Amino acid sequence: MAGVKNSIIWFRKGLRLHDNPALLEACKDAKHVYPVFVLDPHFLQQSSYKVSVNRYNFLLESLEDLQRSFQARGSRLLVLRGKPEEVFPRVFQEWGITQLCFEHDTEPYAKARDAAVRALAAAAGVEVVSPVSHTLYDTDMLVARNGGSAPLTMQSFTKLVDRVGDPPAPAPDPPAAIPPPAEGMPSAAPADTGVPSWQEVGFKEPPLTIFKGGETEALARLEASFKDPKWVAGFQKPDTDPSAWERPSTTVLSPYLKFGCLSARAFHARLLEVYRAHPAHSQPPVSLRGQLLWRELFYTVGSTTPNFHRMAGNPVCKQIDWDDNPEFLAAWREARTGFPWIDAIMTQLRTWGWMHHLARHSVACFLTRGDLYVSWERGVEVFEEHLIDQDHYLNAANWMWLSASAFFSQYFRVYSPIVFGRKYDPEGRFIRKFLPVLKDMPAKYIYEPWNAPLEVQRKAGCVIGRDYPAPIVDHAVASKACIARMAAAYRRSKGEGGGDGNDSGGEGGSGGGAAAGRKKAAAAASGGVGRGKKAAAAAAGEKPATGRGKAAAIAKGDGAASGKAAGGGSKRQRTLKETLQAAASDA
DNA sequence: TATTTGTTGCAGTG
DNA sequence: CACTGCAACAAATA
Repeated sequence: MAGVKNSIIWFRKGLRLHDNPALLEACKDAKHVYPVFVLDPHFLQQSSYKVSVNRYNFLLESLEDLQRSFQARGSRLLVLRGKPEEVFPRVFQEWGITQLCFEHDTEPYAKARDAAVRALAAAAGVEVVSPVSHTLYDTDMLVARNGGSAPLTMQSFTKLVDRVGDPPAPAPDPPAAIPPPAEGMPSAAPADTGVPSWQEVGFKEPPLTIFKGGETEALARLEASFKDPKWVAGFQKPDTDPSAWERPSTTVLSPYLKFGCLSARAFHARLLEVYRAHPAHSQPPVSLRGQLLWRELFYTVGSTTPNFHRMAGNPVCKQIDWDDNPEFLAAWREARTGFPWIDAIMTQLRTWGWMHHLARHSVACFLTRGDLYVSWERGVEVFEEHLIDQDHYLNAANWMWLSASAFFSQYFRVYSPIVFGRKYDPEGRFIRKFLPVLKDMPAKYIYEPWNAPLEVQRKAGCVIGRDYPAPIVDHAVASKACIARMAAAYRRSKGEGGGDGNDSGGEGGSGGGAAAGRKKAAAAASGGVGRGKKAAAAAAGEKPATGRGKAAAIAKGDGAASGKAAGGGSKRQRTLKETLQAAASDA
């Protein structure tokens, strides 16, 4: 069909040709298609937004891959320099553009940027088409289907998507030939629109990550994982090994999902295929599909919550009295806490820009509620700079989770910076890899080298305090203190009843105490039987159930106290969901 | 209202 | 390896 329009496909995320509905729309009936990426100074080191060379180069590699893909289809990618709001009015006019297509993006910066560009397009008489393809679903639709507010738990989210049904199928591949930009357009001059190198962008140090950007690499990585369908079907996230680095125990598809080199929908569709062939497959939240649902949940909550990346003014975030401790923060950031497991992970972050999910848990818990009691917001900033898979909503959500500020509240479950890693890697291979100064430390001491006799330290060529720092805290002491401070912060937040100024009346801390007393009594009522599976099964006369729960039946059976003691708890705390709804309706 | 459940804690016991 | 105590949270469920 003869082309009748000149269109721009504006790449931002979604750096791929597969499952790209915006690209298909741009190609439809087009005379000239202009594939554009704008190197926005907002995302450069020089601006307030910090980005490591690892992630920036991952972006550049992804653009080079896109460039090759367009060249193979008789076109080329145009990398334009400048702010989108300044670039587009110029090229709209110069290229005679009638349509602008880009993938919908729900991040705060993107929303503002896209609103500005939409206004400029409208002023120039340019039609805008902006389909959803970064997430599985249109997250606004999910919110609407959930009654106007985002779900806040995986359980409720899973129910919601079950009700909504499978996400849309991936879009078909683009045509084998794409009408190229017109000849002789100054702003599209090949000499000025190539993909720059990291040096040209202004970085001084080379990227060190082992992961290469681009759609081609993403699809190859996906295929590599799916070569073993049994592994895919049986995947359970909590069972994967955070210390595996030669062959990571997870897919490492996150950076490709972040930049959209891989379509979440394409990934999801492949998973459903495998699941059909393996009916006994694992389930959300621990399955591979569950990982995509976590991403979806956090995009959904994040995009509807004000100040999601901060504590203040964030209605889902517990307000906690974190310490401002620049020394602790610097030691953590610079991998010199004196805990080899923590410092090795932080070194992996700074060199590779990627760590296993549970490794992130270790260092995040350590920085915040576990040991250092530094705000999760500082952790967000460090991860935001270094992670190649840094993703605005996921980063904030996971930090809130680990710091027990939102989504997760069992703050007394603290990761040990010594024993957690040792469970997976008793020889300390991971530590030896990323902290070579400890490579000759005997396995017995490698997670706590300060306990090695001086003679052993000398022999290993690593004397604590000289070659490697002494631990900055005593974990046993620090974690106890942190738990106590978390308990106090939780009590305060109960007393304040939600903190949006519209609270349902508080009794200033005493409510928390009463509640704690009630719980204690309830625990006592279970008569020390606890939550054991065997005891529960014996009582119920059945095989062990999944949970800790049935002990309660025993408690009832032996006539122990009814768990009603220490009353006074009639006042009910406002739930997170209610707080969020109130915040949403205020807005 | 009471009880159970929640992607991923640890130390101690038998 | 299974279980319990630790000290005890918030949401979902019954």
